[in-house]
This record gives sequence, structure tokens and C-alpha cells, in this order.
Amino acid sequence: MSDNEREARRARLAALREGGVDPFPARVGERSSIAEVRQQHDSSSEEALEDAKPRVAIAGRVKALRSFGKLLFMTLVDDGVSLQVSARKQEVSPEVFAFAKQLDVGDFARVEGVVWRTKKGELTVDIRRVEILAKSLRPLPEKWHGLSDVETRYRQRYLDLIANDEAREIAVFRSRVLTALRSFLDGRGFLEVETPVLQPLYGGAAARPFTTYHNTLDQQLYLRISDELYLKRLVIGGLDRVYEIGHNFRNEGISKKHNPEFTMLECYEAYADYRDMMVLTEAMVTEVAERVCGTTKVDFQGEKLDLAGPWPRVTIRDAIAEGTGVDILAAPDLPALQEAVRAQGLHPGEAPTWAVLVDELFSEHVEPRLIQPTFIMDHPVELSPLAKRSAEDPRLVERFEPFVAGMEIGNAFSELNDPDDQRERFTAMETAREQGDDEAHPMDEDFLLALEHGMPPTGGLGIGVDRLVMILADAPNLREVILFPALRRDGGTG
RNA sequence: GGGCGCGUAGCUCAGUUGGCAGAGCAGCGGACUCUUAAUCCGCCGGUCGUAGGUUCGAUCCCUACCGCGCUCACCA
Repeated sequence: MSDNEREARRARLAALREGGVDPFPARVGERSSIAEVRQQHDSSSEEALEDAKPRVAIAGRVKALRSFGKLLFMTLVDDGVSLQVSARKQEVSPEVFAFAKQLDVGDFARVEGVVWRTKKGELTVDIRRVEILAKSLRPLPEKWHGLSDVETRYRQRYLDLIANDEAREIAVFRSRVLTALRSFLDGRGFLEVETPVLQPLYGGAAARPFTTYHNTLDQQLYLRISDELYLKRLVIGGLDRVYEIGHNFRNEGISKKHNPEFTMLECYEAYADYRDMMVLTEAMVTEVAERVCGTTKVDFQGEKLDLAGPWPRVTIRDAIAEGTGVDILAAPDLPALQEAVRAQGLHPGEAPTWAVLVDELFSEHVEPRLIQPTFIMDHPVELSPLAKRSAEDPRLVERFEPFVAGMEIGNAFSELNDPDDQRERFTAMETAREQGDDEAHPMDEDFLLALEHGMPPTGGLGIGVDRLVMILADAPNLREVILFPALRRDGGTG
């Protein structure tokens, strides 16, 4: 594809080299950040600058160029902060002026000059010396309309970051959320750990894994679908409070709430139970929101949310009863539950088991309504193979999921530490697997071995970090808070 | 995976009831010492997502494919 702009840039690159200028020098001379220069001079008056003629050196990317015959202005951006630069023919040698003039939008340059204010009052550095730091060979997205093609924004996120302030703000915001999460947990004595991404056996969630292969070990490996079983091994080993923030990989569909690799925060606290983890969840979300948003009252896609705890705690039984009129515990097997659903004028669908039907009732009739933060608790044991059985009702487990804005943002339980019960759960999962549930949890003898050595009563919590960021950033889509969201391999021109 | 929609210049978008494809920005040349979407004059720039088909003629109609979006399914 012929592109006369690229040719022009190539020509200027060649001209630089012919003139003995390295267009990609390894080192940058002394400089201040543009933010520093702004901080120092933003409030200086025209007259004060005229008297002091402060000399500064800055470096950045040329974002815009406005050229006149014997005068040119450019906007330089350095770490998201911009500053105008001028070159005036009367102030510099013809060579320096010509050098400034041949810079392209997108180039990186270092400029030494004198700080002044234009007639319009704009803080400006008037060039005395200028050097190129890196040549840009392709045009940047258009300056006024910017870059809006979502596919390009995701595939070439660097262009999005350059062209769209909001993309940059979200990236920074996300980093601040992660910092706040770590700070919260560190402050409570949690130890950040790292566990394997490549696992000989996956587990800790109901999901299909990605499969890979290690040549030297001659062994199939899985990309983890959760950190859970390894973090529990650490608790067994006496690391009483641990957390990990890392990617999980689930071989599933992509949607505005799902990315095949996503960031999960998991934390485990010995001697705690799921109610303690509820308190922890409320405190964590509250503190993070206050730190990154300055408030717990946030707008999310037109909904006003208040993230401050305490959050309502509703059993899944009560939630479904309220949403559908069906009492799941009064209909203890599949036929009874189907009948109860029909009695409410609803379609029971084709759920293969009682527990799956419960899950479907919840997903369809309750979940979308959970806008304000809510804990849904006490799930059926069949849906929760790693959670401790409820003392009051052996059909249920001590588990909760926090919901915000109709989205599940986490999952937590009193961890199952009875190795015999755990073995039975795995066996039940094996049966489900044999009956075609390819997301059922596999038997994990190695984990059982660990459990048999004794695990303290422990509370565990997982938080979907991407979704949390999405809510705090008021982003409409998970892809907006993931810098490089999963996309199909580019088929061509796009 | 199903349904619907989209894909035209580097970017943002028009457009053709089927008849040589347009604008703004960017780029190139020229004018210009206060612009910040600079302005003015001139110019360059396209396999109209890809491959077939229908047709005298396809960017437009048809089919398949590729990619993206929305949505349903799936998905803690």
C-alpha cells in the first residue's frame, strides 16, 4: 500500500543519518520532566519569566505541530503531561530552526530552551537546542477525532493510549486499584505469594482449562483456572495469611464480563470463616474505592452504587424465593423443584440436576437485580466442592458470592478442611464428569494428601479484579480495563 | 456456536436506485513570527475486508470466508 507519509518520514530519517545524526540515540541528556517544569512555572507571570528567562531541558513526544514561516509551535508530551515548545527563527541558528522544522508528529525529541509565555498566556519553552531521541515512521491517529475504531484500539492499544486520554486514565486507575488492594492486604498481615501458573492438574473452580505441554518433562500441563488449591497448601504449611494476584485462564466464551485470562485476587486467612471474609470483603472494597475514587458512592453505567459496608447478606434460598416464589429447600430433588418452578408459571429448562436448576433460577431471576452490593450465601453443596458444609443444613455450604451491578465479583467460603469430605466431593465431581460435565472438578490426590496433614479452619476469598476495576472506573466493558483483551488472530486489514 | 449489524485513504467519516470513488484531518509544495482543531493556495494518497458469482459493467446485488461489535447460548 503506497503511503506517501511513510515515505516522507523515511526520507527525513535518511536525511538525519546522512547529516551524521543518530535518529535513535541510546542516551538522553539531562532533562526535567514536563510535570516538573509545569509545577515550577505554571503560576509564573509573563513578566517574571521575561525577567528570569529560566532555562530548562525537557524531552517528550511531539504530539502536534503548528508551523509558520519563521515561527513554529509544537506540543511535547512526557508521561501524559504536555507543554508547548516554540522555535523562533530570530532566536536560533538556521540549522537549529531547520532541525526543529523537520520533526514529525510522533517523534521523540529533547529540547533545551527558555521558558516564556505567549501572547495568549500559554507556558512555552522557546528552543535553543533540539535533538531527536527517536524517529517515528508512521503517522499517529488523527488529532481531532482521535482513534475510535474499537478493534484498532484493542489491537494497537499503544495508539489508544496516545490518542485517548481516557484509555490512559483507565490504565493508571487500574494500577492504583492494584496498589490499593495490595496495600490493604499487606496492612492486615497478608503475605503476597506466587503459585504455579502451569499445573499438572487444574482445580479450584468449575471451568475448562487451557492445555499445554512441557517437552522436557514430557507431560501435559494446564494453565491454572484458579490459585486456590496451591494457596491452601500454603495455609497447611503454616503461612496463615496469604494472597495472590494473578491471571487465571479459563477456556470459555468472551463477553463484556469475561476474558479468557483475567486477574484474580485470592486470599486465605487461617482461623477465619466465611463471615469473617464478608467483613474483609466489605472493608477491602470500601477502602479501595475511597483510595482510588475518593468515595464509596460511585456511578456505574447510570446506576448509583454505594459500596460502603455492611452489605446485605441474603441466602441463595431467600434470594430465589423472593425472585421467583420458589423455595428451593422445600423442593429437595429435581422433580419436586421442577414442579415448584412450573407452579410459579416459569419454565424449569433442562437442568440435569437439582443444583444446576437452582443455579439457573438464581442466574436468571436474581443475579441481574443485584445492583447494590449484596452477599449471596449458603449455596448448595453440589455447586461448591471445596467449601465447608453448613452445620445447620448438610445440603448447603458456608459460601458467599459478592454481587455488584448485577455481576458476580467474587467467591468465598469457609474452606473445606475435612479430607474425607473433600474426597467424597471430588468423587461426586468425578461422577459428574463421567456424565458429561466437562467443567467438573478433577480428583486431586495430591491436594487430598496435603489436607490429610491437617488444615486449620480457614476463610478464603476470591475477587475478580477486572470486574472490580470495571465497576470503580465506570467502564462499560471488561475490555476497557484490560490493556490487551483477547481478540481473534487478526485476519487481515481490519 | 446461533441471530443481527459493521468493514470505503494513515485517522474520522460521506457516497454510489449497479456507470471513472469523495470530504476533513494527516502528508507533500508554496505563503505566513503568537498558534494551540492555526489559516490560505495547490498537490499526492484507495485492490471500497478477502475470494468467488450475477452483470456489458460490482465498492454497491448474491454466496462463502476473515475480522470487529451487539445479542442469545455458554460462562462463577
